[in-house]
Amino acid sequence: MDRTLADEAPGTTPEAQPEAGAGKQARRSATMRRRLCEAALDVLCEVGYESLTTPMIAARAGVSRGAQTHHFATKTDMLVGAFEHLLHGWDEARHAAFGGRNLGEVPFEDYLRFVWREIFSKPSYVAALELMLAARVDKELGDRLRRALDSPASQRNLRWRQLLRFPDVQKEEQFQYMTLCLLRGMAIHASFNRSDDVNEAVLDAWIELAEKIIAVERPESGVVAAAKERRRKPAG
Amino acid sequence: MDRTLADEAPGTTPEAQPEAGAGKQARRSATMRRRLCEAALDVLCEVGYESLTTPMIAARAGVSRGAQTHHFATKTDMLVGAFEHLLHGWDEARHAAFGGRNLGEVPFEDYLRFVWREIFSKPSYVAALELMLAARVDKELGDRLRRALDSPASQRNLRWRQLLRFPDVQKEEQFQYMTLCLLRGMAIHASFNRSDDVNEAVLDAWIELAEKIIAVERPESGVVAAAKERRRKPAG
DNA sequence: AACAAAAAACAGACTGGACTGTTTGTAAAA
DNA sequence: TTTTACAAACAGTCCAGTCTGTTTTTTGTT
Repeated sequence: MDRTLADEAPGTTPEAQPEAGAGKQARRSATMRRRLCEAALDVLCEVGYESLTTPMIAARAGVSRGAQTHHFATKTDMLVGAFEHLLHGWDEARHAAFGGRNLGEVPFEDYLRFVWREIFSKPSYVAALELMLAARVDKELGDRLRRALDSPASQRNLRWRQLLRFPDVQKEEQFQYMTLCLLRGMAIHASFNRSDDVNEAVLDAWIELAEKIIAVERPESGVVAAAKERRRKPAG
Repeated sequence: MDRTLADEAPGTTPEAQPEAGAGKQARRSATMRRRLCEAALDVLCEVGYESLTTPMIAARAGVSRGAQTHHFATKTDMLVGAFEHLLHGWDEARHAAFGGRNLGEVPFEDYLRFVWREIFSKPSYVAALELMLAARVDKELGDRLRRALDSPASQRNLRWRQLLRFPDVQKEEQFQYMTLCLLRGMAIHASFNRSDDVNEAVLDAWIELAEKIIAVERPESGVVAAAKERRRKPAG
């Protein structure tokens, strides 16, 4: 995951361009931005928000400082870019796992395990948390992160609407929020205590609890039993 | 909360010493350390971990850089000191609220609301989270923070043992851990989204859920009913 | 009890390094 | 030829850790 996405690596001979002509600049620019965002995320994961520097990002991306500052004028620009890139990656992971499937057909358990495995348990999520905590004292960063999260958050609401289908939307959002908080806390714990062993059990416990709640909030027949049956064959 | 704790403020005339003689140095030192830790926490809350500097701390404490480096040779020393100070503050808050009372007599609801109000919802908790996240990439800081948390964590286990009294200790620890994760996630949400409004409702919901779990795990008669009764008169 | 020597508390300057944002310069594309 | 992409150096700032110097306690000795 280093050079694979650099279809326009610096130093490439002019002849090697697969498709020249109009839009070349735009493509080059987009590629470079992506590379920088990815590098920024890598650096953020490796050294943390506190010691992250823009020169590090340029070096990690294998480009000059000039290129970096050209695409992201300030450090905040760079961080917001990295954050958006991360959000985009989550979308892709979700698409890879569930495609266009209606989440109403997806068992809660499967979806929860997916978000834990592919999002919250990753180091990049902890990196995102670092940004969010840093946003507490950096108003500009905070505003921009919140803006970046604006649309994804409302889309998430829609997905959970599909997933849970509580008649009481307020209870549904509360349940969603509780789950989010729990996963966040688990992510921190896994990061700080360097052991993920308890989390699987907690995930199980929450699923069990959640299915009871779902059964109460969404009085359709046999939800719990069906879910318990499905537990034997996790979705691929 | 600035000069009140400085019984030995720099510049005090030598005659004003309330108690001279043996142990004076030790007291002076302890006071200075406390002042520095408090200043470090203040700074951490105000500017965040990333922009916190040791000169800031010295300035905030109203002492020279020399004094600061004398008591805390490295930045990590200072941060660990601040962290321990925070933990100590939590102990004091708990003692102020419950004294030496056996937590078996305290309703879960009261205790949960207490830890949320006095610990997790405070800015200083978010500051602590910043340290814990920074510890991910700073091995020394991490090791020392974990060591500092060692004894407090096991004491917490004992308290929750008293509080919950589940026959199944494993389930109890899982429940404790789940609650901790939830509160952590809520703290982050309150910090990032700058709105605490949902959290009260979530706290209510968790309490309701928790009391059901408690009733199941600890089959004593009338626990839920008693707890529901007590909800009208919160403990002072 | 007095006093000298050692140790601790504190003050402030210095050093070496590194970072952010800017600016000037060059090559490629529009 | 005008704009965009990239390169590299510069300027100003500031920090962590160290070191030297001063004052205040403590300790050991008589």
